[in-house]
Parts: sequence; C-alpha cells; structure tokens
Amino acid sequence: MNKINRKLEYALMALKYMSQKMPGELTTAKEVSDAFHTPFDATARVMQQMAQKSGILRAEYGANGGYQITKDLAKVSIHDLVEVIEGPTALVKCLHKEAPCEIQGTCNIVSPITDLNHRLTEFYKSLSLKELLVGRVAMPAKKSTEVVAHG
Amino acid sequence: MNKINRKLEYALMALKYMSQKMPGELTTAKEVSDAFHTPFDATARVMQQMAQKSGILRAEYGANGGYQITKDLAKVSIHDLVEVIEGPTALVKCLHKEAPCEIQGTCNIVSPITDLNHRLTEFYKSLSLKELLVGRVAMPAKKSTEVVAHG
DNA sequence: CTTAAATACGCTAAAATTAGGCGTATTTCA
DNA sequence: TGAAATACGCCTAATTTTAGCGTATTTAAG
Repeated sequence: MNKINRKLEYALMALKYMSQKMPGELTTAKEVSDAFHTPFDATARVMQQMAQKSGILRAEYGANGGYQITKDLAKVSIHDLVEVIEGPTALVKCLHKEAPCEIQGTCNIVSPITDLNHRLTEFYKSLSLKELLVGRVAMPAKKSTEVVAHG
Repeated sequence: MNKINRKLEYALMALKYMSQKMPGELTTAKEVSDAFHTPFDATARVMQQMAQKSGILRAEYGANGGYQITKDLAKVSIHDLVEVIEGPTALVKCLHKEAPCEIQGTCNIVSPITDLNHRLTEFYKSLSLKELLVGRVAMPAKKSTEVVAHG
C-alpha cells in the first residue's frame, strides 16, 4: 500500500527540475535523464504523458525541441498528476472497473473501502505540486545544494 | 500508488466480521474464509499476524480455539494495522531501508517525498479502525443487508 | 492416548504488476 | 538530407504479490 512507482518519481523529478528553469526555457527528456541518471525511455514517457494527457507540459517538436511547464503548479494537485501517470485511481479495482471480484456479494467492506478511498482522494486533491515540490521555503535562486528536510 | 493488497482486505474483513460478534466470542480463520470465500491460508495468516505482531487479537489454541478482538478498535489506527500486515511503511524504500537506490546523490525529490510520506502517515494515523469499519452510523444490530455508501 | 481441529510458520510456485528497452514514425532545425 | 527531438506500440525481464503445501504445536473430546 502507498508505494510510489518509478514513473511518478521521474515525473516529480522532471517537474521539480523544470520548475527551477527560466520561464520559456525548454527542457529535453535527455537532459532530465542525464541529470538524474534515470532511464531515458521511462523518463521521456512520463514527460510525454504530462504533455499529452494533461496540459501540465507543452511539447515542442524537432531539433531544439523540448518541454515547458504551462500550468501553474499551484493549481495542479498530486491527484491530478497521479491520474495522468497511472490512469484512474482506486484503492481497489472493484471501485471503478466493472470488477470481476470473485468475492463480491459476500464482501463486507465495500462501504469502508469506498469511504477510505474518498478520503484519500480528497487528501491528494488538496495537495498541490507547487506545495509539494517547491515547499514552504522560497526558492533558493541558486540551483545547487539541495537541502534535505527530514532524512 | 495507493492500492490495497489482499492481505489488508482480509484483515479488514475479519476485523469487521469479528467486531459484530458478542464480546468474548471466538472466531476461527476457517469461519472467516468460509464467510467471505477468501483463501484459507492467507486469511489465517493475517489473523495470526494481528495476534502475534500486535495485540489487536488474542489467539486461543487447540480445538474450539479461535481469535478474539482484544484492543479497542477506536484506539487502533489504519496506520497501525498496515504496519502489522506489511511491516514498516514508506512511499519509497530509501526512506527507511538502507537504500541501494541507484540514483541517490542526484535525486532532487528526497525532501518532497519525505514530506509527503510524513503527511500520509499522519493521515493514516488519524483514522481509527472503528471509524473506518463501524462508521458514523450506529451498528444496525442485524447482520444482514450491508448498505454501500457511494457506489 | 489417540484423533481431530485449531493456531503458527517456513518454503515454494504461480500469477500479476512494474520497469526497462527496442524499433519506428513524425517533426523540425541546420 | 541528416541529426535531434517528441510520440508510441510492443516485447521481455525483474520484482512483487498471491496462493498453496507441509509440518509442528496446542488443546478438547472420545
């Protein structure tokens, strides 16, 4: 439960990286995968998804192309990002797929799970990417020496 | 991200089922796996874990044995239960394992992930099993016709 | 004292999910 | 025309999840 997968990590890395660039400046997938030593294909894919499935990024084609943040990260929630990367969210498949759950009918926790799912979704909707990635601290202007908070 | 696994489902089913019994009455793993058509071994295992790793349940050995809820579910959080079933929690391994994360050093989201992990943990700590399983509505006294909340 | 029913738990195999990589098409700049 | 970039379908490997088997231990009942 509650484990972040690689794609989401790569997306967050890319977004944080891009958020520290000058407005209008482009960032390529290769640039990100080089900077963080992440696999190129997977990195490129999540950036494509953020551009394609959502308007978080804008893609510019061809040589000298790349991506650019186009949405205000304060207005994009973690829930939004997760749905872009992973598709529709649910604690349990049966909540929004026509679920071939073999124990349906006898299951006694549909209501609790539905409730928990709702609360979790609200939690993730309430947290913006800006709040998460930029944090309460003002951006340090210099791009170096990231300070780790708790660990 | 945020998917509930089978073990946790079985644990929640068992707990809800047991919470509707008379105080002092025992429940066997077989009884639960029969009631919900869940695999016996897996069902038995989570009940063992709840008895062994935590004091949520008490086990009585031998024929006529079984389990019994011994903790006030209002005082056991979802976070507690998850840690009993899955062990230490973290959004990402590197947060509490000596992490052989290959990109450590270049990773720029340790701080955001740590922060999110903390918020999530607080969220799960704030929600008790009683609130989740019994809900705001008073127990219906009759054990039948479970009402589904949202869908 | 033997059998049956229950908990306790290590081990292994199957199934499902995740992660990564390959190939190719398309776009654009030089 | 070639190089560099996005776009994306498909396939394979790795990891995780899930289930089941076997066996030991405890206790009630006959």
